[in-house]
Amino acid sequence: MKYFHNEIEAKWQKYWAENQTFAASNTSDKPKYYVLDMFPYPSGAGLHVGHPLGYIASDIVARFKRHKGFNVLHPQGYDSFGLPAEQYAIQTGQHPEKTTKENITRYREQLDKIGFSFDWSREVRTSNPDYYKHTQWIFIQLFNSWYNITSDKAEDIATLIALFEKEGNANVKAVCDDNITPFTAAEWNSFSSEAQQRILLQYRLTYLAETEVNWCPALGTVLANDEIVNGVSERGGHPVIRKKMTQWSMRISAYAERLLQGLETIDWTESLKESQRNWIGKSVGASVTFNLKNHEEVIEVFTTRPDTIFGVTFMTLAPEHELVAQITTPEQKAAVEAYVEATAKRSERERMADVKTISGVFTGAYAEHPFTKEPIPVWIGDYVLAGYGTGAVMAVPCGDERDYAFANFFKGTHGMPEIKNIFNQDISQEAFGAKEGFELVNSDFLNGLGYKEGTKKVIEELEKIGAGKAKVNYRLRDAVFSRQRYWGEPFPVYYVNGLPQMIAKEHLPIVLPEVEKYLPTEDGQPPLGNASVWAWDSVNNKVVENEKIDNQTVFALELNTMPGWAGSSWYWMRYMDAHNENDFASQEALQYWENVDLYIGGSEHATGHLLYSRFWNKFLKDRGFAPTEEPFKKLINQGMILGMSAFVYRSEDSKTLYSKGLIADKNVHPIHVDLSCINDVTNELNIEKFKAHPLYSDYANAEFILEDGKYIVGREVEKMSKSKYNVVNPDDICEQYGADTLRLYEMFLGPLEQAKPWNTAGITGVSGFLKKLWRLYFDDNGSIITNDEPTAEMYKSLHKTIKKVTEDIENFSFNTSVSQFMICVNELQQLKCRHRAILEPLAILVSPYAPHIAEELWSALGHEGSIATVAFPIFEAKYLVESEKEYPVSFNGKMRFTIKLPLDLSAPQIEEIVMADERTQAQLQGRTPNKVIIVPGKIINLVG
RNA sequence: GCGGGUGUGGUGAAAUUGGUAGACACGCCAGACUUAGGAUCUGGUGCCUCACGGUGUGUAGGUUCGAGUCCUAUCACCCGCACCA
Repeated sequence: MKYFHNEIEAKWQKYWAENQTFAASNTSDKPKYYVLDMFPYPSGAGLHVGHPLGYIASDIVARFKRHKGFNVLHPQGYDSFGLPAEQYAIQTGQHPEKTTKENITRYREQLDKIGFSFDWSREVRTSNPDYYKHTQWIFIQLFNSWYNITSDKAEDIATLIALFEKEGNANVKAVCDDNITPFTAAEWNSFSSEAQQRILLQYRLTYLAETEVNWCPALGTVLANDEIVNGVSERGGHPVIRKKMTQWSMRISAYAERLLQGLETIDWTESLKESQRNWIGKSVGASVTFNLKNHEEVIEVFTTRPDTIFGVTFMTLAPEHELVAQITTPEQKAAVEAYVEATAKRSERERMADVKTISGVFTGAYAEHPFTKEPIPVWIGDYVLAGYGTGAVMAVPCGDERDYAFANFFKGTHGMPEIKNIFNQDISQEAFGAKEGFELVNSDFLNGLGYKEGTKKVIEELEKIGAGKAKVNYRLRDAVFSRQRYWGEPFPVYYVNGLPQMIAKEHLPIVLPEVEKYLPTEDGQPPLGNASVWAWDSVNNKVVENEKIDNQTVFALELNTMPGWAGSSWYWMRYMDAHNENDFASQEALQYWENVDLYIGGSEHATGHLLYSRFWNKFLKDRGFAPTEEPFKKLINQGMILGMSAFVYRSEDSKTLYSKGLIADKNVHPIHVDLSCINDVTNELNIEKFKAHPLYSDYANAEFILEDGKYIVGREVEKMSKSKYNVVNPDDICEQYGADTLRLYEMFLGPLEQAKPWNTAGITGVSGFLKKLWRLYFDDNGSIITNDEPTAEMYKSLHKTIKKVTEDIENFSFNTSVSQFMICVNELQQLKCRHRAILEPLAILVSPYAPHIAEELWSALGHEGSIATVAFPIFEAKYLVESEKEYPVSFNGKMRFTIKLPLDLSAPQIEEIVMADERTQAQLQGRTPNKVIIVPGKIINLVG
């Protein structure tokens, strides 16, 4: 019998689907194990071989854990709201829902061909109203919550209202907007309902506020900080400018410390944790208040070096700082206004591009040093960022290189004093920025102290005079949650007198309305402004036509939609109970599955999805909806699979194409060639195919200059992309070599976490392995399995493999497992193994990696049903020690020499001692080991 | 600049607590077979050398009986953050 992978794979994929083999139960006596992949955005391009890499790894773990007796939850779904579908809709007028559904169908076909053990009965799609109904509900919960610093968690807004009614806001410690006016209980109770609502909005975990946002004119929407890379939009690379707009924001800053602390409790890579730490950007220091001369207002600064306070010679405000206009003197007004205007005009990117150019203007105003009472000139400069700290710094040029550069640049001009040195160090060439190796001088009561003691002392003194206190500052900003897009979750919000009102849970979902076009309206409203049925009838509780708006009972609905990360910030919980209509998941399901044991996905989500998900999870935990503090216990980032682009080289006039070996001295231009036109193994161009290919019709009559009678193409490693014609489609690989070969090869390619190029040429190795495996079970006439007792050698080969594969899966090093399978099959082939006692466990062992062939082997062994739930074999240690081989042995834990051991370790015995070297021999003279400690498969210790 | 990571054959890569470096696979070389293939099987393949032998894990040191692995310095590359006070 020959191995026909196409037949076998189709047959078993059908079997699994029909028998619901991988459907997980929410009630089981088995221990639970939750393996999750980051769900894909279904793009129009379909899957290439890079996409399934992580899915294959997680599928191996899922299948392995089922064999090990776990109740495994291994779901899959689609992150189906997103920009590309909308951009396509704008161009073609097709409803994004239609293209999204088509893309999902295509994705599903491709995924099914690879033989994943997903429980598709739990599939989720973020763009389904059944799903986003709960996203809307979570939004409402955030709206109805505030962060209580005293209890260090989010609480129902009702507890805040109760506090206000009882004692006003004086004793309330909350994460909230700055500059909240104090009020008493009596005042609160006398406020109008509208005034109360405005105050509460300043405390809610999602709030509506006019904030400075990243506006992307080309995309016509705002973007979150993590959606901007190097000053341009992550999608499309369009410029981004700062703009003030009224937007929904998420008060993620409330969770900064917990997001940071939580990292210590989870098993993620250090680099990923470090990215999140960077993004949260905690710094410990002090806030210091400087009084202004001739003004009521004060300037508050944040500094990490309060110990250097006696080195302050000037202050710098960000050009956007709110006090700039007030404090500028008439003489400086023109210069300051010109500078502020010039800065505002520059885009984020321009400002980032020339960080070396020093610029700034003196405001003419003076602050007062809190201790010396000396006047300190106040400058503005764009090296101070409005968005960090308070947007103002106390400049200590002797201790900070930026202040040093600024002071030197404006040295001798009006308002720039001499640099004052407060360190017993030389600062004639550069600032002394280190936190150690100095003593403070010229610093009054701080003289003689270093960073640590100085900081402690100065904070005490600042507190005494009421001019400052210790402070921890975070770089993490609240996340803007509104998008001026169509294809996203609508907010369950309508407006009464400009104040947002939530729609009650029983009326959800608020379904995305139909619109005529997906672009912003003519007066600049988001696309939902084009909908004619988009108003809230608060009496009948339903969405009605806009023309009915009377602001009495029918009100305007929110026109923005939620960002792409809304739906992905809680989806792993939906899988636990995917068909629950009332709640996002039942408490029973949540308590049973708890959180994700293993999460596999790309590292590009480090500061987006993975941070927002942790935030929402912590919030839902606080409010009693989620069972655990962290959503993802262990996380692995699979590396990217890169493409091997192929090139032909054309002459200047395009009339001649040179083979790769002939281009060295010629002026040629490389052109990407579609991989279908080349032989992947020999890198030879199929000239006929190339000429016939529609892409290359320009070269149909070109002359081909060959080497050794062949045209050899150049190869280069690049990101896989349609435009580079280097995309390898998994369907083609499955068709030609089989899904099992694809799975094995993707794992064999190298360590999971590493980026690596795809090269189809190497696939013959694993393809050959599967053929050899098959031939252990079948010859031309059918099954050849016997019930004879295997030899010790056969057991040894099997048990070594069991041990290795078990360890590998637990360490996520799948590539070496594949190697071990190959070794095992080669050994069994040489030993002419036909024995059931060997071949049966081997089939189970290989089934997580190559599930289709394993099922077929299982049938050949005479079993009914699927192999997928059979118990994984346990190895017997006695076969793991090899005979006739020298083993390194440690003596008293230090000296090592070598012995030979017999095969059977039931009666361990030293056959011979082989000394490692003369020196060791000398040390051991006269001593004989009297005890052998044997750890199967490990190094052997001798005590004596 | 700060933080994290990686350097091993022609290639992808193995190497458990420090213990025969290069498993396994691709490629290459030689051979067998054959209905001549991108098939299958056998043997070989780090580098230098006809060989004996020498040498070898980015570079330079160190610890150790013994270092790819530990320590110090240094170089190169990749990723994240970056005028963050």
